[in-house]
Parts: sequence; C-alpha cells; structure tokens
Amino acid sequence: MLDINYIKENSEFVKKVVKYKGVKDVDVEGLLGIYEQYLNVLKEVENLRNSRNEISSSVSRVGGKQREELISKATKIKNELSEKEEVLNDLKIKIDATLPSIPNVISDEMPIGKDESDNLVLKVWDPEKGYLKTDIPLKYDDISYAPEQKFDYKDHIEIGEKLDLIDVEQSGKVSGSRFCYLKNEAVIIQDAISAILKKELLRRGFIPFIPPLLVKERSLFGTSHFPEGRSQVYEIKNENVEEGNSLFLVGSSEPSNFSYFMDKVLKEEELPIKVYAQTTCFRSEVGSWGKDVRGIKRVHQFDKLEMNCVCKENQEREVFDEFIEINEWLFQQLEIPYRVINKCTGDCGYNASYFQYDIESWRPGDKEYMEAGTDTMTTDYQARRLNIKYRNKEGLKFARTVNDTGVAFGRAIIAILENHQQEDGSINIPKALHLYTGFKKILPKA
RNA sequence: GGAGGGUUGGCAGAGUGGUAAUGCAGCGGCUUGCUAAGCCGUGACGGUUAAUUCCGUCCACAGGUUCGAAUCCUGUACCCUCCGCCA
Repeated sequence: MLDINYIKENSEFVKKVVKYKGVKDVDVEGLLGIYEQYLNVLKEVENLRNSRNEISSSVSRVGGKQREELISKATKIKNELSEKEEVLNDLKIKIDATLPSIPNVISDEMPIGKDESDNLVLKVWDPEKGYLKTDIPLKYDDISYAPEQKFDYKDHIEIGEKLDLIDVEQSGKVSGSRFCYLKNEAVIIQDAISAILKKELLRRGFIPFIPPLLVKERSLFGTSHFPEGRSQVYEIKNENVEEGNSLFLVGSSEPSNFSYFMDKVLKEEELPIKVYAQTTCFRSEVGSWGKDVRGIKRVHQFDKLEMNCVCKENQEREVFDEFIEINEWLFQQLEIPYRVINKCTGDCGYNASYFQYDIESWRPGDKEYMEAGTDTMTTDYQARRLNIKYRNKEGLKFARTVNDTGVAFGRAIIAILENHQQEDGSINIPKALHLYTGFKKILPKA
C-alpha cells in the first residue's frame, strides 16, 4: 500500500505506473478528490469534538442552572457531530476501498512494457559454456542461444511415466486434474535439492520456519495477494472452521512468513532478518485453463522452498541481489541451463512489485524457457499493510520486504529430468546431489 | 464440547465514569569527580502551523449508553488455565 500523501505529491508518476502496469479500474484523481473532501470534513469534525471536549470537561466544575445549560449545549453539538461523523466515515470507507488497489511504484531499472515479450534477458548460463556473451541486446522471444538437441528429447511427463517417477493418471481419479503423484527417485531428488539448498541458506544466516498454511484474510491482504488474486486461493469454509471464520490455503508461504512480523516493531540492529520455509502450496489456477495442461508444470498443489527477508531501507537491493545469486547458485549446482530476466511493468506479477527478476530454466522437452523462480523487491508496500516497523534514531519506520522462490521443486524436477536425460532413456543425476540421493543415475526399468 | 481468567505504549505494569501512573529500554540534552553513574526531556497515528504551535484520535476490534467511557452494556477476535474427548 502506498502512503496517500506520497500519491498526492507524486500523482503524475503514480498515474503513469498504473498505466504501465496495466492495472484496471483504478482512479488516482478520483481517490485524491475524495481525500480532499475527507480532509475538509475531518477539520469540521475535529473542531466540533474540540468544543464538545471543552464543554464536557467544565461540566463537573459547575452546578445548578449553569450545569444544565452546558449539558444542553453539549447535546446540540453531539447531534451535529454524529451527522458529520457519518459523512466522514463514508469517505474513509471509500478511501480504504480504493487505496490498496493502487499498485506500488516502480524502480527506474524496471523496463516499461506491455507483456512478457518486453522483458529483458539479463544473462544466460549454460553448464558447458558458462555465462554466454550477451553484448547484443537479447529479445525475450529469441531462444536461439538455448542448448542444442543432441537427440530426440522427451518431455518430463513421458520420462516420468516410463521411469515410474510421475503418475498423473491415478491422481486424476483421486483428486481431479492438475494433481500428481511423485514417486521413487523423483521424491529422493526433491529431498536432495532441499538438503543442499537448506545447507547453503543456513550457512548464509537464514532462519528456518515451518509456518501455518491456513491463514486468515489479513495475511493475504498484507502481502497484496488479496484482494486482487483472491480467485487463485482456496477458501476453507465450513462448520468445522472455528467460529465460522474462513481460512485460506496459502499459494506460497510468503504471506505466512511475513505475517510472523505483523504488528511488530523490530530493532534496527536485528535487520535484515532472512527466513526460509519449505511448504506445500495450493493454487486454484483459474484462468489458466488450457495452459500448461501437460504434466506437473502447473498443478494445484506443489512444494516450494520460499526465501523471505524483512530489512531496513537501503538494505533491500543487497538482499535482492543475494537472493538471485542463491537462485543462480542452485541451478549451477544442478547443472541446468538458465537465464535471468528483468521483468517489465506489464508482467511484474502482483501490485507490490517494485522491481522483479525471474530465473528461467531451459526445457528441452518443450523447447522453452520456463519460469522457475521470482525475486521481488516490494519496498515498504507490504510492510505498510502488515504493519511491520523498526525503530532507528529518527523514530519508527516501515520495514522493507524482499521475497524469492528459493526453489519450486516440481519445476526443478522437470528441469533435471529433461536436461539430464540420455539417449538410452536414463537420467544422470547432477554431482552436487549424489551425496543425498545415493545414486548417480536413474536407469530405465526392465 | 464445558467452565473460568485475561488483552493498556518497544517491553513490564497501575488505573473501575471527569479524559492514561510508574519502571525498564531506545532516542535527545545536561553533568563528569564521585566510581559498569547521576539529572532533565521524550508514547503512537492523523490533521494543522513559522514552530519542539495548536487540535483530534488511540487502552484487542466493532457497536451502544452518557455532557463526558480504558472504566458501564452488547457482539466479535485472540491468549491463558482447568475439565472432557481424541490423536
């Protein structure tokens, strides 16, 4: 959420950002108009309250007729006040309904563009060649630099079925479309990736979390997943939920993790606080019917290790850079070709985004780069909504938040199966995982 | 599922109808001959002002009663204790 006074002072910039991000049904001028009205009524109300308070405090000091007069005077003010307060309240409700839908402003490093085709490719890495020379500006849609096909590559679902790693037939019977059973070595690979990443994160001073996965509305509002992304979220609502209140299944542990700091005042010296949480995530995926229907790329339930950071002003860029460095480190460990993308205004996810990178891994099975993780700076946009503050010499300040997909396991497994497949149908396991998998190869079943 | 207690500033903790004590921490200042010190100031948010000016709001949240509510009434949320049931 933006500070309304910031919007007032930077209205032209905010209006531009709304346009660049393609956010609909947001009227910045209208909001500022209502705010002006609100301030006018607020002044009247405060003046009336002042008179009432003055009279009231003198009532107890006098007696008799004088007292009667003061009380009747105060009663008159009281009636006038309640009318004005009603007007004030209505204006406040309008502001509260509109203000959260104003998106965060953007970094001057964020490219301005309509959709993903305007994203910038920052760097490309290949296990055999290392970083590619990218002196020519690379277009998002141009994937000519992707690794060469040495034989006829299969996609992960074909590999998964053949090697008995993925079963989407039975999950269809059990739970419907877009679920899966992971089996055998696929599960062990997930555990191994988890192990090497957690080791690295602990070395870097992260705090491990196991957070709640069912949360109240406030948490999802706080990270700006609500109200915009409400349809993406499963609502748990029946007589078994306490006191009839709905709970929501998180689509990422980000809301749970940041909500740990909700309504807290942190000490300046304890920042930055970096946490990670490996959790199951649930997404309804409405509106993406027909897209990525094959396999486990886009499913209703998947496991993810999320990295989050609460920090102070001026620390956020350093954290953002560390997060993407960790993402790159992991994919290099897994020996998977990837590229790093600077997301443009039209494709930068939710309203909180100030600056955002994606890491995309190569999928030889479908000949595409696939989003594997997102690193986002949100300034104090989420911290305002969650009321996360820290104290420094100047007083209380809103904290900054940075979030990043440490690893989305399903997609990492897709990348490993597809990139490390051999012509004989086996899969080579990246060296970094050997200690944890206990095997170096997945062999075709007899 | 049943019964009871509770929620006050960053933290601790008074206050039961007249407008939020006190201690600690943090921050600012003074003192530095009295010894890991002492003294003074300082809650948050909003509006307003030349201003460290003035005003308003805030005692979990939302209503109500009252000239006036942390205090009385109603509802809700959350925490704790005990009983029951169960993993």
